[in-house]
Amino acid sequence: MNSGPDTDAARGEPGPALDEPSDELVVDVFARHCSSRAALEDVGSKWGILAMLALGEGSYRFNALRRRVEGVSEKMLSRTLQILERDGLLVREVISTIPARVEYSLTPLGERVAAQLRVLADLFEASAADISRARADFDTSRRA
Amino acid sequence: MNSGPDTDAARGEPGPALDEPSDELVVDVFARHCSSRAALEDVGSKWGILAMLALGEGSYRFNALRRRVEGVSEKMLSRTLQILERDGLLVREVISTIPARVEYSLTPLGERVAAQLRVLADLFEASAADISRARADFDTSRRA
DNA sequence: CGGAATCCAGAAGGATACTG
DNA sequence: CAGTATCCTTCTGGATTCCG
Repeated sequence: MNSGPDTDAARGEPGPALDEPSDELVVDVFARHCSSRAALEDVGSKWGILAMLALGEGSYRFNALRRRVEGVSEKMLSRTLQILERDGLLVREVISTIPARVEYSLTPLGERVAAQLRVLADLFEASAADISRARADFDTSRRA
Repeated sequence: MNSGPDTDAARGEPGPALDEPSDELVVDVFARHCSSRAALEDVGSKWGILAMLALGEGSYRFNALRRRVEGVSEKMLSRTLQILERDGLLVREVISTIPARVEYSLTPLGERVAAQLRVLADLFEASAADISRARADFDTSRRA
């Protein structure tokens, strides 16, 4: 599948520096230091997917979003939203009323990502029964 | 954006039992005890996405897959593959040669999931530059 | 209301060694 | 080759408290 020998040098990196994030922009999700891989991990994180899916339905205020995403704590929702904002997937708008309100909504890029996640989520929801059965089968056949 | 008041009762759940995994199959990724949400987390995990993407390219043997997914340890790849197999997304086939070989390939469901992940990955790869810039902007404006 | 700060248990994850 | 086992470190994530 992948050509070349097993050595580390087969990756094509000239220098010995494996951990320094080079200046050139690598665009390959399989590469360690690729912003697309990092963003993929941010979105794919435990709460990232659900936050994006929820915002795909429209704008939400913090606590409304917290209720929509069942089980998320304030801290994790807050952290997740910051990360997604940093990646340019959503925008945080402070509405200076008293008490203050904060609206979260997707950017154009975020909308496109959320749309794809929706397709993925639909796929899983449609297969929920299959997955449950596969798990049950796996667990029983393994106990034997 | 979401109708209804802000109370917790707005979720429509009748009983107080929020943590007992009921017998009936819930099909809503936002619900805590939904197998589709769980599977979504399995796939979305750090190595799950990359493993699925790689296998979307075709079958891989363990170490070939390990080389394809840059940075994964033996332990985590092994664990990830077990989880994905349990969800019915891939199959593990032992070829009894000496030394033994093990081929991993996607199930029909896995193929469909991988195809969607590919679309998502392409989206991120195409936006890698935007994301990098968004991050840089966010980080600098935050330091000020 | 919308967080940030702190504490803490448990899970994730890496390195290494060993097995079939 | 394809893992498993062990140890150890880091990170995740929940509960709680406090602030503007």
